[in-house]
Amino acid sequence: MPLKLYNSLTRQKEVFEPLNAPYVGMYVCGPTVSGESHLGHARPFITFDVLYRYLLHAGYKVRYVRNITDAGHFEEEGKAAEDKITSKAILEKLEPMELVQKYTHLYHWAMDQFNNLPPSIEPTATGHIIEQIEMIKKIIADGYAYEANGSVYFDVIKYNEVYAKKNQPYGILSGRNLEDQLDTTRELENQDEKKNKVDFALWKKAPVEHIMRWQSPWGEGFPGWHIECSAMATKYLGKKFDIHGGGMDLQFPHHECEIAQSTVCNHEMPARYWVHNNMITINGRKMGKSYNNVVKLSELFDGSHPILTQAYSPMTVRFFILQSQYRGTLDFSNEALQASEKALRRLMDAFEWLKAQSFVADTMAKDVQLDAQLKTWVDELPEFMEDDLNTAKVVANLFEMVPVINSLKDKHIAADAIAGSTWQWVQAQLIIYIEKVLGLRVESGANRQQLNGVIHLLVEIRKEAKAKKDFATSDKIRNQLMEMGIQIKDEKDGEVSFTFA
RNA sequence: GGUCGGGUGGCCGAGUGGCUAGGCAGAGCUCUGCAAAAGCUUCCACAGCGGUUCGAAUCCGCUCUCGACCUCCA
Repeated sequence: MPLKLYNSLTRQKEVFEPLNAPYVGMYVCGPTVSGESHLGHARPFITFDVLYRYLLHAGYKVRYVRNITDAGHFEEEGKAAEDKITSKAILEKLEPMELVQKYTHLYHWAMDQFNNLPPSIEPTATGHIIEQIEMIKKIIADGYAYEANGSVYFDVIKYNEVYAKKNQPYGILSGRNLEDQLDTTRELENQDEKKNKVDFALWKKAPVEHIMRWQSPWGEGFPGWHIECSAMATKYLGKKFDIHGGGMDLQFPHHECEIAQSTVCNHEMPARYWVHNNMITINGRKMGKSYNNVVKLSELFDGSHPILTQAYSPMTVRFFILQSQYRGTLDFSNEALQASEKALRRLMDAFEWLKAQSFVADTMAKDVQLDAQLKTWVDELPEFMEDDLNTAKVVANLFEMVPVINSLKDKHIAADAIAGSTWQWVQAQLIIYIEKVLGLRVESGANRQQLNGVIHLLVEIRKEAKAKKDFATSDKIRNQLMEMGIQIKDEKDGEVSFTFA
Protein backbone atom coordinates (compact mmCIF):
# COMPACT_ATOMS: atom_id res chain seq x y z
CA MET A 1 0.00 0.00 0.00
CA PRO A 2 1.48 3.33 -1.01
CA LEU A 3 1.53 6.44 1.10
CA LYS A 4 -0.93 9.07 0.02
CA LEU A 5 -0.53 12.71 0.92
CA TYR A 6 -2.86 15.61 0.35
CA ASN A 7 -1.06 17.95 -1.99
CA SER A 8 -2.16 21.55 -1.56
CA LEU A 9 -0.89 22.25 -5.05
CA THR A 10 -3.31 19.87 -6.75
CA ARG A 11 -5.90 19.94 -3.97
CA GLN A 12 -6.15 16.19 -3.79
CA LYS A 13 -4.61 13.19 -2.16
CA GLU A 14 -1.80 11.83 -4.25
CA VAL A 15 0.33 8.73 -4.10
CA PHE A 16 3.71 9.70 -2.79
CA GLU A 17 6.48 8.86 -5.23
CA PRO A 18 9.93 10.19 -4.43
CA LEU A 19 11.95 11.71 -7.23
CA ASN A 20 14.94 9.53 -6.39
CA ALA A 21 13.81 6.66 -4.24
CA PRO A 22 14.87 5.64 -1.69
CA TYR A 23 15.98 9.22 -1.06
CA VAL A 24 13.44 11.77 0.07
CA GLY A 25 14.02 15.49 0.48
CA MET A 26 11.71 17.33 2.82
CA TYR A 27 11.76 21.00 3.73
CA VAL A 28 9.67 22.39 6.55
CA CYS A 29 9.46 26.05 7.46
CA GLY A 30 10.87 26.45 10.93
CA PRO A 31 10.31 29.08 13.56
CA THR A 32 11.26 32.72 13.73
CA VAL A 33 13.36 32.84 16.84
CA SER A 34 12.42 36.31 17.94
CA GLY A 35 10.08 34.97 20.57
CA GLU A 36 9.06 31.88 22.40
CA SER A 37 7.21 29.12 20.60
CA HIS A 38 3.56 28.64 21.44
CA LEU A 39 1.08 25.81 21.21
CA GLY A 40 0.25 26.70 17.62
CA HIS A 41 3.84 26.16 16.59
CA ALA A 42 3.81 22.70 18.09
CA ARG A 43 1.41 21.39 15.48
CA PRO A 44 3.55 21.56 12.32
CA PHE A 45 6.65 20.36 14.09
CA ILE A 46 4.86 17.36 15.54
CA THR A 47 2.95 16.70 12.34
CA PHE A 48 6.04 16.73 10.18
CA ASP A 49 7.98 14.81 12.76
CA VAL A 50 5.43 12.03 12.38
CA LEU A 51 5.69 12.24 8.60
CA TYR A 52 9.47 12.09 8.90
CA ARG A 53 9.24 9.14 11.25
CA TYR A 54 6.81 7.34 8.97
CA LEU A 55 9.00 7.86 5.93
CA LEU A 56 11.97 6.48 7.85
CA HIS A 57 9.86 3.57 9.01
CA ALA A 58 8.86 2.93 5.40
CA GLY A 59 12.53 2.58 4.57
CA TYR A 60 13.23 5.90 2.88
CA LYS A 61 16.46 7.75 3.38
CA VAL A 62 15.17 11.16 4.29
CA ARG A 63 16.97 14.44 4.39
CA TYR A 64 14.77 16.61 6.55
CA VAL A 65 15.65 20.29 6.43
CA ARG A 66 14.00 22.65 8.84
CA ASN A 67 15.27 26.20 8.96
CA ILE A 68 15.58 28.72 11.71
CA THR A 69 14.59 32.22 10.78
CA ASP A 70 16.92 34.45 12.68
CA ALA A 71 17.02 37.43 10.37
CA GLY A 72 14.48 40.18 10.34
CA HIS A 73 12.96 42.49 12.83
CA PHE A 74 14.07 41.67 16.30
CA GLU A 75 12.43 42.92 19.37
CA GLU A 76 12.43 41.24 22.69
CA GLU A 77 8.90 40.46 23.63
CA GLY A 78 7.34 43.15 25.75
CA LYS A 79 9.98 45.75 25.10
CA ALA A 80 9.18 48.81 23.08
CA ALA A 81 11.32 49.45 20.05
CA GLU A 82 12.32 52.93 21.20
CA ASP A 83 14.26 51.53 24.13
CA LYS A 84 16.74 49.87 21.89
CA ILE A 85 17.35 52.80 19.67
CA THR A 86 17.80 55.36 22.38
CA SER A 87 19.94 53.39 24.78
CA LYS A 88 23.62 54.14 24.47
CA ALA A 89 25.40 51.51 26.47
CA ILE A 90 26.19 48.46 24.44
CA LEU A 91 24.88 46.06 27.03
CA GLU A 92 21.58 47.89 27.14
CA LYS A 93 21.21 47.77 23.43
CA LEU A 94 19.44 44.95 21.79
CA GLU A 95 21.92 42.39 20.63
CA PRO A 96 20.11 40.31 18.05
CA MET A 97 22.36 37.31 18.48
CA GLU A 98 21.52 37.19 22.14
CA LEU A 99 17.86 36.90 21.38
CA VAL A 100 18.45 34.43 18.60
CA GLN A 101 20.47 32.29 20.94
CA LYS A 102 17.96 32.47 23.73
CA TYR A 103 14.94 31.58 21.68
CA THR A 104 16.75 28.98 19.63
CA HIS A 105 17.65 27.21 22.84
CA LEU A 106 14.09 27.41 24.08
CA TYR A 107 12.84 26.09 20.78
CA HIS A 108 15.25 23.16 20.80
CA TRP A 109 14.30 22.42 24.36
CA ALA A 110 10.62 22.32 23.41
CA MET A 111 11.29 20.10 20.39
CA ASP A 112 13.14 17.72 22.64
CA GLN A 113 10.32 17.72 25.16
CA PHE A 114 7.96 16.73 22.39
CA ASN A 115 10.29 13.90 21.39
CA ASN A 116 10.61 15.37 17.91
CA LEU A 117 13.55 13.93 16.05
CA PRO A 118 16.11 16.55 15.11
CA PRO A 119 16.09 17.43 11.42
CA SER A 120 18.99 16.33 9.26
CA ILE A 121 19.98 19.91 8.64
CA GLU A 122 18.82 22.98 10.51
CA PRO A 123 20.13 25.95 8.57
CA THR A 124 19.83 29.53 9.72
CA ALA A 125 18.85 32.45 7.58
CA THR A 126 21.75 34.57 8.78
CA GLY A 127 24.15 31.81 7.85
CA HIS A 128 22.96 31.92 4.26
CA ILE A 129 22.98 35.61 3.38
CA ILE A 130 25.41 34.98 0.56
CA GLU A 131 23.22 32.32 -1.00
CA GLN A 132 20.26 34.62 -0.77
CA ILE A 133 22.10 37.51 -2.38
CA GLU A 134 23.25 35.22 -5.17
CA MET A 135 19.74 34.11 -5.77
CA ILE A 136 18.47 37.68 -5.89
CA LYS A 137 21.20 38.59 -8.35
CA LYS A 138 20.09 35.78 -10.56
CA ILE A 139 16.48 36.85 -10.43
CA ILE A 140 17.46 40.41 -11.35
CA ALA A 141 19.63 39.16 -14.19
CA ASP A 142 16.73 37.19 -15.56
CA GLY A 143 14.59 40.29 -15.45
CA TYR A 144 12.12 39.27 -12.79
CA ALA A 145 13.26 41.66 -10.10
CA TYR A 146 14.26 45.30 -9.97
CA GLU A 147 16.11 47.56 -7.61
CA ALA A 148 14.43 50.60 -6.16
CA ASN A 149 16.09 52.89 -3.67
CA GLY A 150 18.33 50.24 -2.17
CA SER A 151 15.64 47.59 -2.04
CA VAL A 152 14.93 44.81 -4.49
CA TYR A 153 11.43 43.69 -5.43
CA PHE A 154 10.15 40.71 -7.28
CA ASP A 155 8.13 41.63 -10.36
CA VAL A 156 5.02 39.57 -9.82
CA ILE A 157 3.13 40.92 -12.84
CA LYS A 158 5.91 40.00 -15.22
CA TYR A 159 6.36 36.61 -13.63
CA ASN A 160 2.68 35.93 -14.00
CA GLU A 161 2.62 37.01 -17.63
CA VAL A 162 5.34 34.57 -18.54
CA TYR A 163 4.54 31.66 -16.27
CA ALA A 164 0.77 31.72 -16.65
CA LYS A 165 1.45 30.54 -20.17
CA LYS A 166 3.46 27.68 -18.73
CA ASN A 167 0.54 26.73 -16.54
CA GLN A 168 2.19 28.07 -13.48
CA PRO A 169 0.62 31.44 -12.76
CA TYR A 170 1.35 33.37 -9.61
CA GLY A 171 -1.26 32.09 -7.18
CA ILE A 172 -1.14 28.48 -8.34
CA LEU A 173 -0.62 27.15 -4.83
CA SER A 174 -3.10 29.28 -2.95
CA GLY A 175 -5.72 29.34 -5.68
CA ARG A 176 -5.78 33.08 -6.08
CA ASN A 177 -5.78 35.02 -9.25
CA LEU A 178 -3.71 38.08 -9.63
CA GLU A 179 -6.55 40.36 -10.69
CA ASP A 180 -8.31 39.80 -7.38
CA GLN A 181 -5.17 40.54 -5.48
CA LEU A 182 -4.58 43.75 -7.33
CA ASP A 183 -7.93 44.87 -6.02
CA THR A 184 -7.61 43.64 -2.49
CA THR A 185 -4.01 43.94 -1.41
CA ARG A 186 -3.67 46.49 1.31
CA GLU A 187 -1.42 49.50 1.18
CA LEU A 188 1.96 49.04 2.81
CA GLU A 189 4.82 51.38 3.52
CA ASN A 190 7.13 52.29 0.67
CA GLN A 191 4.46 51.17 -1.71
CA ASP A 192 5.59 53.80 -4.16
CA GLU A 193 8.94 52.08 -4.56
CA LYS A 194 7.26 49.10 -6.08
CA LYS A 195 6.11 48.93 -9.64
CA ASN A 196 3.05 47.21 -8.40
CA LYS A 197 1.60 46.60 -5.02
CA VAL A 198 1.60 42.83 -5.41
CA ASP A 199 5.39 42.84 -5.79
CA PHE A 200 7.21 41.52 -2.79
CA ALA A 201 10.61 42.33 -1.33
CA LEU A 202 13.67 40.20 -2.01
CA TRP A 203 15.98 42.62 -0.28
CA LYS A 204 15.16 45.54 1.95
CA LYS A 205 17.25 48.60 2.52
CA ALA A 206 17.92 48.85 6.24
CA PRO A 207 16.64 51.98 7.93
CA VAL A 208 19.08 53.50 10.42
CA GLU A 209 17.33 51.98 13.40
CA HIS A 210 17.37 48.49 11.92
CA ILE A 211 19.90 46.44 13.81
CA MET A 212 20.43 43.44 11.60
CA ARG A 213 22.08 44.51 8.37
CA TRP A 214 24.40 43.12 5.76
CA GLN A 215 26.36 44.48 2.85
CA SER A 216 24.91 43.75 -0.55
CA PRO A 217 25.24 44.97 -4.12
CA TRP A 218 22.30 47.25 -3.32
CA GLY A 219 23.71 48.73 -0.16
CA GLU A 220 23.25 47.80 3.48
CA GLY A 221 20.13 45.89 4.13
CA PHE A 222 18.53 42.59 5.01
CA PRO A 223 16.86 39.81 3.06
CA GLY A 224 13.16 39.73 2.28
CA TRP A 225 10.84 37.43 4.08
CA HIS A 226 10.59 34.65 1.54
CA ILE A 227 13.98 34.29 -0.05
CA GLU A 228 15.68 32.44 2.80
CA CYS A 229 13.59 29.32 2.39
CA SER A 230 14.15 29.25 -1.35
CA ALA A 231 17.89 29.66 -0.92
CA MET A 232 18.33 27.07 1.79
CA ALA A 233 15.99 24.53 0.26
CA THR A 234 17.82 24.79 -3.03
CA LYS A 235 21.19 24.52 -1.36
CA TYR A 236 20.46 21.42 0.65
CA LEU A 237 17.75 19.65 -1.31
CA GLY A 238 18.39 20.73 -4.87
CA LYS A 239 16.33 22.53 -7.44
CA LYS A 240 13.50 20.12 -7.09
CA PHE A 241 12.72 18.07 -4.04
CA ASP A 242 9.89 15.95 -2.73
CA ILE A 243 8.01 17.53 0.12
CA HIS A 244 7.60 21.08 1.30
CA GLY A 245 5.70 21.50 4.51
CA GLY A 246 4.47 24.17 6.83
CA GLY A 247 1.42 25.68 8.42
CA MET A 248 -1.58 26.60 6.31
CA ASP A 249 -1.07 30.25 7.06
CA LEU A 250 2.20 30.11 5.15
CA GLN A 251 0.56 28.97 1.95
CA PHE A 252 0.06 32.56 0.97
CA PRO A 253 2.08 34.59 0.54
CA HIS A 254 5.15 32.77 1.82
CA HIS A 255 5.05 29.55 -0.17
CA GLU A 256 3.56 31.23 -3.19
CA CYS A 257 6.52 33.59 -3.27
CA GLU A 258 8.95 30.75 -2.77
CA ILE A 259 7.54 29.03 -5.80
CA ALA A 260 7.93 32.17 -7.90
CA GLN A 261 11.50 32.86 -6.76
CA SER A 262 12.71 29.32 -7.07
CA THR A 263 11.05 28.77 -10.38
CA VAL A 264 12.77 31.80 -11.88
CA CYS A 265 16.14 30.74 -10.48
CA ASN A 266 15.98 27.02 -11.02
CA HIS A 267 13.47 26.78 -13.85
CA GLU A 268 11.49 24.26 -11.85
CA MET A 269 8.66 24.16 -9.38
CA PRO A 270 10.70 23.61 -6.21
CA ALA A 271 8.68 20.88 -4.55
CA ARG A 272 6.32 18.20 -5.74
CA TYR A 273 4.17 17.75 -2.69
CA TRP A 274 3.08 20.77 -0.70
CA VAL A 275 1.77 19.68 2.65
CA HIS A 276 0.06 22.07 5.03
CA ASN A 277 -1.17 21.48 8.51
CA ASN A 278 -4.22 23.30 9.80
CA MET A 279 -4.29 25.65 12.76
CA ILE A 280 -4.81 25.08 16.44
CA THR A 281 -7.71 27.20 17.57
CA ILE A 282 -8.68 28.42 20.97
CA ASN A 283 -12.36 29.15 21.44
CA GLY A 284 -12.71 28.69 17.73
CA ARG A 285 -10.06 31.25 16.84
CA LYS A 286 -6.63 30.67 15.47
CA MET A 287 -3.97 31.00 18.10
CA GLY A 288 -1.83 33.97 17.18
CA LYS A 289 -0.21 37.10 18.44
CA SER A 290 -2.72 39.37 16.80
CA TYR A 291 -5.57 37.69 18.69
CA ASN A 292 -3.79 37.87 22.00
CA ASN A 293 -4.66 34.27 22.75
CA VAL A 294 -1.22 32.73 22.67
CA VAL A 295 -0.27 30.04 25.15
CA LYS A 296 3.49 29.61 25.13
CA LEU A 297 4.90 26.12 25.40
CA SER A 298 6.69 26.81 28.65
CA GLU A 299 3.41 28.12 30.10
CA LEU A 300 1.62 25.05 28.87
CA PHE A 301 4.16 22.75 30.47
CA ASP A 302 4.05 24.47 33.85
CA GLY A 303 0.44 25.61 33.83
CA SER A 304 1.30 29.26 34.36
CA HIS A 305 -0.97 30.79 31.73
CA PRO A 306 -4.23 32.14 33.24
CA ILE A 307 -6.37 30.24 30.79
CA LEU A 308 -4.94 26.93 31.97
CA THR A 309 -6.47 25.11 34.91
CA GLN A 310 -3.40 22.91 35.20
CA ALA A 311 -0.07 22.06 33.58
CA TYR A 312 0.02 19.73 30.61
CA SER A 313 3.00 17.56 29.86
CA PRO A 314 4.67 17.60 26.45
CA MET A 315 3.49 14.06 25.70
CA THR A 316 -0.07 15.04 26.56
CA VAL A 317 0.19 17.84 24.04
CA ARG A 318 1.75 15.58 21.45
CA PHE A 319 -0.96 13.01 21.96
CA PHE A 320 -3.63 15.70 21.83
CA ILE A 321 -2.34 16.74 18.43
CA LEU A 322 -2.09 13.16 17.17
CA GLN A 323 -5.69 12.48 18.12
CA SER A 324 -6.79 14.60 15.18
CA GLN A 325 -5.90 14.47 11.52
CA TYR A 326 -3.43 17.23 10.67
CA ARG A 327 -5.56 18.94 8.03
CA GLY A 328 -8.42 19.83 10.32
CA THR A 329 -8.45 22.62 12.84
CA LEU A 330 -7.90 21.44 16.36
CA ASP A 331 -9.64 23.25 19.16
CA PHE A 332 -7.78 23.75 22.38
CA SER A 333 -9.52 23.62 25.75
CA ASN A 334 -8.67 22.46 29.23
CA GLU A 335 -11.32 19.81 28.94
CA ALA A 336 -9.83 18.44 25.73
CA LEU A 337 -6.30 18.43 27.14
CA GLN A 338 -7.41 16.71 30.30
CA ALA A 339 -9.13 14.06 28.23
CA SER A 340 -5.91 13.54 26.32
CA GLU A 341 -3.90 13.32 29.50
CA LYS A 342 -6.06 10.56 30.91
CA ALA A 343 -6.33 8.72 27.65
CA LEU A 344 -2.59 8.77 27.08
CA ARG A 345 -1.97 7.38 30.53
CA ARG A 346 -4.37 4.53 29.97
CA LEU A 347 -2.81 3.75 26.62
CA MET A 348 0.75 3.88 27.88
CA ASP A 349 0.00 1.85 31.00
CA ALA A 350 -1.38 -0.96 28.88
CA PHE A 351 1.42 -0.62 26.36
CA GLU A 352 4.20 -0.65 28.94
CA TRP A 353 2.77 -3.79 30.48
CA LEU A 354 2.45 -5.51 27.12
CA LYS A 355 5.97 -4.51 26.17
CA ALA A 356 7.37 -6.22 29.27
CA GLN A 357 5.68 -9.55 28.52
CA SER A 358 7.31 -12.40 26.72
CA PHE A 359 5.09 -14.56 24.60
CA VAL A 360 5.66 -18.02 23.25
CA ALA A 361 4.78 -18.40 19.63
CA ASP A 362 3.50 -21.95 19.62
CA THR A 363 0.18 -21.63 21.41
CA MET A 364 -3.03 -21.75 19.39
CA ALA A 365 -5.85 -19.26 19.75
CA LYS A 366 -8.84 -20.47 21.76
CA ASP A 367 -10.80 -17.37 20.84
CA VAL A 368 -10.33 -17.36 17.11
CA GLN A 369 -12.58 -14.38 16.59
CA LEU A 370 -10.78 -12.13 19.04
CA ASP A 371 -7.47 -13.30 17.67
CA ALA A 372 -8.49 -12.29 14.18
CA GLN A 373 -9.89 -9.01 15.40
CA LEU A 374 -6.64 -8.15 17.08
CA LYS A 375 -4.74 -8.86 13.90
CA THR A 376 -7.11 -6.69 11.95
CA TRP A 377 -6.63 -3.76 14.28
CA VAL A 378 -2.89 -4.03 13.88
CA ASP A 379 -3.02 -4.51 10.14
CA GLU A 380 -5.06 -1.37 9.76
CA LEU A 381 -2.41 0.82 11.38
CA PRO A 382 -0.28 1.23 8.25
CA GLU A 383 -3.37 1.70 6.11
CA PHE A 384 -4.44 4.61 8.27
CA MET A 385 -1.01 6.18 8.21
CA GLU A 386 -0.87 5.81 4.46
CA ASP A 387 -4.16 7.60 4.12
CA ASP A 388 -2.70 11.07 4.51
CA LEU A 389 -1.38 10.39 8.01
CA ASN A 390 -4.67 9.68 9.71
CA THR A 391 -3.18 9.48 13.17
CA ALA A 392 -6.65 9.90 14.67
CA LYS A 393 -7.61 6.50 13.31
CA VAL A 394 -4.32 4.98 14.35
CA VAL A 395 -4.92 6.14 17.89
CA ALA A 396 -8.50 4.86 17.79
CA ASN A 397 -7.30 1.38 16.86
CA LEU A 398 -4.69 1.45 19.59
CA PHE A 399 -7.50 2.08 22.01
CA GLU A 400 -9.47 -0.82 20.61
CA MET A 401 -6.61 -3.00 21.74
CA VAL A 402 -6.25 -1.54 25.21
CA PRO A 403 -9.16 -3.46 26.79
CA VAL A 404 -7.87 -6.69 25.28
CA ILE A 405 -4.40 -6.09 26.68
CA ASN A 406 -5.81 -5.14 30.07
CA SER A 407 -8.04 -8.18 30.05
CA LEU A 408 -5.04 -10.38 29.54
CA LYS A 409 -3.25 -8.56 32.31
CA ASP A 410 -6.18 -8.88 34.73
CA LYS A 411 -6.83 -12.43 33.57
CA HIS A 412 -10.30 -11.61 32.36
CA ILE A 413 -9.32 -13.52 29.30
CA ALA A 414 -7.19 -16.63 29.34
CA ALA A 415 -3.59 -16.38 28.29
CA ASP A 416 -4.23 -18.78 25.45
CA ALA A 417 -7.36 -17.06 24.17
CA ILE A 418 -5.09 -15.46 21.64
CA ALA A 419 -2.25 -17.20 19.85
CA GLY A 420 1.22 -16.53 21.15
CA SER A 421 2.34 -15.59 17.67
CA THR A 422 -0.44 -13.02 17.51
CA TRP A 423 0.65 -11.50 20.79
CA GLN A 424 4.21 -11.32 19.53
CA TRP A 425 3.03 -9.58 16.40
CA VAL A 426 0.88 -7.14 18.35
CA GLN A 427 3.71 -6.43 20.73
CA ALA A 428 6.22 -5.78 17.98
CA GLN A 429 3.86 -3.62 15.96
CA LEU A 430 2.77 -1.54 18.89
CA ILE A 431 6.36 -0.79 19.73
CA ILE A 432 6.82 0.40 16.18
CA TYR A 433 3.66 2.46 15.99
CA ILE A 434 3.56 3.95 19.44
CA GLU A 435 7.23 4.61 19.94
CA LYS A 436 8.76 4.86 16.50
CA VAL A 437 6.02 6.31 14.35
CA LEU A 438 3.89 8.35 16.72
CA GLY A 439 6.90 9.16 18.85
CA LEU A 440 5.13 8.69 22.17
CA ARG A 441 7.19 7.89 25.21
CA VAL A 442 6.61 7.41 28.87
CA GLU A 443 7.49 10.62 30.58
CA SER A 444 9.81 10.38 33.49
CA GLY A 445 10.83 12.98 35.97
CA ALA A 446 14.28 13.51 37.36
CA ASN A 447 15.73 10.91 39.71
CA ARG A 448 13.12 8.49 38.59
CA GLN A 449 15.20 5.54 39.68
CA GLN A 450 15.55 6.72 43.24
CA LEU A 451 11.94 7.71 43.35
CA ASN A 452 10.92 4.27 42.17
CA GLY A 453 13.00 2.75 44.92
CA VAL A 454 11.28 4.86 47.56
CA ILE A 455 7.89 3.97 46.25
CA HIS A 456 8.72 0.28 46.21
CA LEU A 457 9.68 0.57 49.85
CA LEU A 458 6.39 2.23 50.72
CA VAL A 459 4.56 -0.41 48.76
CA GLU A 460 6.29 -3.12 50.81
CA ILE A 461 5.35 -1.42 54.08
CA ARG A 462 1.81 -1.11 52.89
CA LYS A 463 1.72 -4.79 52.01
CA GLU A 464 2.88 -5.71 55.48
CA ALA A 465 0.32 -3.40 57.05
CA LYS A 466 -2.40 -4.93 54.96
CA ALA A 467 -1.30 -8.41 55.99
CA LYS A 468 -1.74 -7.34 59.58
CA LYS A 469 -5.12 -5.81 58.74
CA ASP A 470 -3.65 -2.46 59.64
CA PHE A 471 -5.71 -0.61 57.07
CA ALA A 472 -5.14 2.76 58.68
CA THR A 473 -1.48 2.53 57.77
CA SER A 474 -2.04 1.04 54.35
CA ASP A 475 -4.59 3.66 53.45
CA LYS A 476 -2.38 6.43 54.73
CA ILE A 477 0.39 5.34 52.39
CA ARG A 478 -1.91 4.98 49.46
CA ASN A 479 -3.79 8.21 50.01
CA GLN A 480 -0.79 10.36 50.66
CA LEU A 481 0.99 9.03 47.62
CA MET A 482 -2.17 9.77 45.69
CA GLU A 483 -2.04 13.36 46.86
CA MET A 484 1.45 13.59 45.44
CA GLY A 485 0.17 12.25 42.16
CA ILE A 486 1.40 8.71 42.55
CA GLN A 487 -1.29 6.15 42.13
CA ILE A 488 -1.11 2.73 43.79
CA LYS A 489 -2.97 -0.07 42.09
CA ASP A 490 -3.68 -3.41 43.71
CA GLU A 491 -3.47 -6.04 41.03
CA LYS A 492 -5.46 -9.22 40.85
CA ASP A 493 -2.52 -11.43 41.67
CA GLY A 494 -1.66 -9.56 44.84
CA GLU A 495 1.08 -7.59 43.18
CA VAL A 496 1.11 -3.83 43.36
CA SER A 497 1.85 -1.40 40.60
CA PHE A 498 1.95 2.37 40.52
CA THR A 499 1.74 5.17 38.01
CA PHE A 500 2.60 8.82 38.06
CA ALA A 501 -0.26 11.21 37.51
C1' G B 1 -15.25 42.93 -0.40
C1' G B 2 -12.34 38.61 -2.80
C1' U B 3 -10.70 33.35 -2.19
C1' C B 4 -11.25 28.95 0.59
C1' G B 5 -12.65 25.58 4.58
C1' G B 6 -15.99 24.16 8.43
C1' G B 7 -20.72 23.27 11.33
C1' U B 8 -20.91 15.49 14.22
C1' G B 9 -23.54 13.47 21.03
C1' G B 10 -21.70 17.41 27.66
C1' C B 11 -16.32 18.21 25.60
C1' C B 12 -12.37 16.81 21.82
C1' G B 13 -12.46 14.51 17.55
C1' A B 14 -12.75 10.11 13.01
C1' G B 15 -15.89 8.79 9.18
C1' U B 16 -18.18 5.93 4.72
C1' G B 17 -24.25 6.57 0.55
C1' G B 18 -26.87 1.32 3.84
C1' C B 19 -23.04 -2.36 8.59
C1' U B 20 -24.02 4.15 12.77
C1' A B 21 -14.61 5.28 15.02
C1' G B 22 -11.95 6.46 19.36
C1' G B 23 -10.93 9.35 23.81
C1' C B 24 -12.77 12.13 28.12
C1' A B 25 -17.10 13.01 31.05
C1' G B 26 -22.11 10.62 32.88
C1' A B 27 -25.02 5.99 34.47
C1' G B 28 -25.15 0.76 35.97
C1' C B 29 -22.66 -3.78 37.04
C1' U B 30 -18.24 -7.04 38.21
C1' C B 31 -13.83 -7.30 40.95
C1' U B 32 -12.26 -5.32 45.89
C1' G B 33 -11.50 -4.79 53.44
C1' C B 34 -12.52 0.28 51.40
C1' A B 35 -10.91 3.07 47.30
C1' A B 36 -8.55 3.49 42.83
C1' A B 37 -7.33 0.97 38.59
C1' A B 38 -9.24 -2.58 35.28
C1' G B 39 -13.25 -5.22 32.73
C1' C B 40 -18.36 -5.45 31.01
C1' U B 41 -22.88 -2.84 29.79
C1' U B 42 -25.23 1.73 28.73
C1' C B 43 -27.16 7.04 27.65
C1' C B 44 -26.26 11.16 24.33
C1' A B 45 -25.15 12.91 17.36
C1' C B 46 -24.64 14.29 12.70
C1' A B 47 -26.80 23.31 12.11
C1' G B 48 -31.76 24.15 9.51
C1' C B 49 -34.97 23.55 5.16
C1' G B 50 -35.74 21.32 0.58
C1' G B 51 -34.12 17.74 -3.28
C1' U B 52 -31.72 13.12 -5.56
C1' U B 53 -32.02 7.88 -3.85
C1' C B 54 -35.03 1.75 -2.10
C1' G B 55 -31.80 4.18 1.58
C1' A B 56 -27.95 10.19 3.32
C1' A B 57 -24.61 12.63 8.80
C1' U B 58 -22.24 11.15 3.97
C1' C B 59 -24.45 13.68 -2.98
C1' C B 60 -27.05 18.51 -4.81
C1' G B 61 -29.47 23.37 -3.78
C1' C B 62 -30.79 27.20 -0.44
C1' U B 63 -30.65 29.43 4.51
C1' C B 64 -28.32 30.36 9.06
C1' U B 65 -23.68 30.26 11.40
C1' C B 66 -18.25 29.89 12.60
C1' G B 67 -13.45 30.36 10.95
C1' A B 68 -8.90 30.85 7.80
C1' C B 69 -6.17 33.54 4.08
C1' C B 70 -5.86 38.22 1.35
C1' U B 71 -0.54 41.89 6.35
C1' C B 72 4.54 39.21 10.01
C1' C B 73 2.25 34.62 11.30
C1' A B 74 2.89 27.33 12.36
